[in-house]
Amino acid sequence: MIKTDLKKNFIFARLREDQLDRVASHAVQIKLDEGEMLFQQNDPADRFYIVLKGQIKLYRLGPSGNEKVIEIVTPCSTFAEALMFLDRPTYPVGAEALQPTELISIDNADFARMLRDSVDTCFMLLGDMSQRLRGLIREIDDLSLSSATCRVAGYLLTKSPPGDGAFNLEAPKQTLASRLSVQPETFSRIIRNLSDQGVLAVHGSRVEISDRHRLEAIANVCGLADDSLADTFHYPCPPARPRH
Amino acid sequence: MIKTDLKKNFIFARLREDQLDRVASHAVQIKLDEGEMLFQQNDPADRFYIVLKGQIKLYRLGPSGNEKVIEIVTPCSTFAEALMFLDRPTYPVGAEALQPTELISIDNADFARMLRDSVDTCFMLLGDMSQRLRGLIREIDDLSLSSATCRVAGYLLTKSPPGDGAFNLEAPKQTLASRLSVQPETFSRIIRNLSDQGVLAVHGSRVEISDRHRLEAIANVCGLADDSLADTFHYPCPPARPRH
DNA sequence: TTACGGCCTTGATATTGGTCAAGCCGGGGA
DNA sequence: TCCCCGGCTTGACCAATATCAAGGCCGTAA
Repeated sequence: MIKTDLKKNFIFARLREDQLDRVASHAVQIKLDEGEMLFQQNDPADRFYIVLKGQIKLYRLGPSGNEKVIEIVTPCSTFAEALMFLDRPTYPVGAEALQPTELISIDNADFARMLRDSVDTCFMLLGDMSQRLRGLIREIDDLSLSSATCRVAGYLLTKSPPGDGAFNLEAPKQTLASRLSVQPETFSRIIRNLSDQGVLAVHGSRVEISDRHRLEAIANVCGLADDSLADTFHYPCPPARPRH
Repeated sequence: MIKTDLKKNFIFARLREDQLDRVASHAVQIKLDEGEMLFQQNDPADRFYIVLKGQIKLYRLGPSGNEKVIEIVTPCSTFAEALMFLDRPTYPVGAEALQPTELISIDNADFARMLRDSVDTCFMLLGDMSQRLRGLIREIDDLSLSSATCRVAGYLLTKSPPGDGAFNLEAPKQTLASRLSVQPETFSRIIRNLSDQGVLAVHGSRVEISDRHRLEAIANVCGLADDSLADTFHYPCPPARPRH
């Protein structure tokens, strides 16, 4: 049931039933296989998306074919909705499934029309976009004030559950490396260093943090104070999270 | 007359007279001397601003006191309006005048109340914020896919008027260097290189581009295609631009 | 089982850009 | 006029990270 799925994202959560019906009636369900592409960078953008299951990788391509992962979108998050208000919008990133993925796609024009009679939802969207802006600014100073090691340390911290938690990396190491703007080799070496220092242990995609304090210290050496690198584009699922 | 000044920014341009009156009645004019601070990073943010004359530098501070300029705001642009929709907003950057500067400050709560009966303006704001998002994404891949030289080359291109134009740097070189995330020394050396190659000539703050094609080539080696680094936060003044 | 192919790791080496230190240049004030 | 100071430039050096090349580890398919 599309309506139920939509409500998982807070943007839709407060819509009246009739508004929701309207949006849902034009919404389209999409299933992607692993590696399948949803759209390419620079495609005209007339729809936006909400992820239900799986993962979507958003990335930019340089002229020489090099790719930089901007974000890994997980279930219950929307993406590309911010483009709706541009003149002749095109996707500034490409989108590709990292796993078999289900999403709902919503027509921009349609959604915009509906928005017109819900200032409340406008305000939610504005809040949503503010947060993304704040996240991107964080990202920028991570890139300019932080070293690669700090970025990796910070990333691992935000992904590790509280407690002495072990967890699985959310994507292949190559992908994470790109997300963090380091080469795969460097990523590998950084992990190695941290292991050698006894801060954590990694086997395959399994990470165990043995000395969280130390890791926090490392993350903060160069980075900004506290929650740097917190999920820029991510609104966590209300209930339990589907995980592989 | 505050209303006239407000209209210079497109966000206010479409407001009805009564709305404009309302906003203007609570707006405050501010004059800053060179070097004077408007607000500091992490101050609670209950107002936003529009620059009338001069320049405002927005920057982030690292723990070790190092500062990274995020943006140089020029006349007719607003800033910090995107924070209005956050829960308990604080400025993610500090703001300081680079020159004697005049601005208008507007109360967030007040503006938000007025917004409630202007879906049109909501939409403008949404558009505004979309652009900023796009700009920041550009910024991020400039930082991660581009070398310092490319960033400088790209920057100079966007600032140079069409034609074979010469122009003045908009701020002290230190400041620009920080804006572009390089050290002043490196900035200096990059300029030197470009001069040696005969691509441009710089005397003081005066820049003359002698070989625009070459410069474009250099900017594009690593950077994304076309208009990378286009003014993230900048909406140009409708008529002639006040320039030093 | 073996062979292939991805992904990851490791080492050696090259580059980029940052850091430190010194000197230069130009403007404003005595 | 001279001096001083801040901003800029230059050089020497160093650290971080990318790049190149090779090899290891699995999982899958023949």
